[in-house]
Amino acid sequence: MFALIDGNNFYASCERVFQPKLRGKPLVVLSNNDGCAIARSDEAKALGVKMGQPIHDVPPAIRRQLAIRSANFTLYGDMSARVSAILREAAPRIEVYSIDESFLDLTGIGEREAFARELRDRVHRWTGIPNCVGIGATKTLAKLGNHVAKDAVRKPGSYPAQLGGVADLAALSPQALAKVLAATPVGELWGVGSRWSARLRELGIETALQLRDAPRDLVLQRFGVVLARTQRELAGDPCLVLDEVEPDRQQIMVSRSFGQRVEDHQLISEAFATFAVRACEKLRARGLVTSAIGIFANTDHFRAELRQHHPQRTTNLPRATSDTRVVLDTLRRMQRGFLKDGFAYKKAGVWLMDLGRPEQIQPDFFAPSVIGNDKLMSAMDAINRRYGRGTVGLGATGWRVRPQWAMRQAKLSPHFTTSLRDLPRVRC
DNA sequence: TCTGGGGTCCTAGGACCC
DNA sequence: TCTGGGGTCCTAGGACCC
Repeated sequence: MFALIDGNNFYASCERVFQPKLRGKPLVVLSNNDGCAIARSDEAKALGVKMGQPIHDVPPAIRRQLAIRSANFTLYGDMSARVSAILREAAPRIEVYSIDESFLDLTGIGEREAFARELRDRVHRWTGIPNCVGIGATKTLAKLGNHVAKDAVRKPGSYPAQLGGVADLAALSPQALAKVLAATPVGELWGVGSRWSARLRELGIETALQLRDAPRDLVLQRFGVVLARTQRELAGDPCLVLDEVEPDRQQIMVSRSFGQRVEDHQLISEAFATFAVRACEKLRARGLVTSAIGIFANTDHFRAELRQHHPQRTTNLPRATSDTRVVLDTLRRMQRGFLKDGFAYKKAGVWLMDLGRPEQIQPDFFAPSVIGNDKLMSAMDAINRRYGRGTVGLGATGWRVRPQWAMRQAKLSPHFTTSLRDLPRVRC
């Protein structure tokens, strides 16, 4: 038996915790570079702002009514950690599925609904993040339950009873569950995206109920094992387990769109270095080493009239490393002849591949299998953790206060929970 | 003028092995 | 007339997730 607990409009709710004036207002959080809406309060949804919609596509009359914030992932990540800490204390087995969602194993818990409601209240009281809980015999059904619970909060009466943000599908009769499934368009299910839902509709499968009851060999044959699993999960047959331990990453990517188009190769090379430094920090935080490096750059593909170039290059390292200097050195060689003159670049990125645990790397008889200076890197990481990111670094990043490629973040709120300078002030 | 970032898994086909 | 069987690895493309 699974529960899924999910923060409502998570990023928007994080902003509201420390900015009470945003409560009750239509609020939109934008993607990096202040591009698209990636979170919307209920009020903003009611105004018709769509998920992923470029903010400049929102009609000015609507836009004027919106409170807008730039993405503040430092804040959201920290709030997320607070929520998971509460969940971990409450439930013996938990899988943190994303920044705003966790699955819980409810096996052995008798009063499921009471438990869920208590947990939901506690998370809200202790963190300020409103949330909903869905319960089901499988992960897919728990996800659907969460969906139902959110609907029930928004539109009371749409679900058998007003359940205060908790929906236990496992407590429903088969007929009542069928009713819920019949009311769910197939595209709203976890694991069914826009492509598959279009293809399913062509086959006359429009609701979750129709998918559950469709011929299994048809689903397997036309869509493969992934959708076949979803189908079985809908029928209450668990195919997905609780993944308590997060598996090691296979790759780490750091990429950004630039705040403006950039032609200067030196500046872009500094951007590459900056991204590589960040990627290596993430790598070390996970205790991994990398054996391959990739870089890419893109011109502005939204401007078809401009000359386009999107080069990409990968290199294998002779020895695995987590030392930023080794990566930067490789990066410098990879960049020879990489960019072309006369092109204006809009986005670039670095990714680290073939990641592994240093102790699991196949050793070399004649040379160390992992190279770099761990102590130096640990010291740098410790200083930056203690005194803030970028306190010590490497010259290749250009060390500029506000480089030309820096992303736009015009409406960034303070780092309320992670920076002493940004601590909220209380006046009385 | 403006249009995000970061991941995973599955499948099919080709190369290659014994 | 005959022309095996079984396997791994790699890559590209396509789907999904938040």
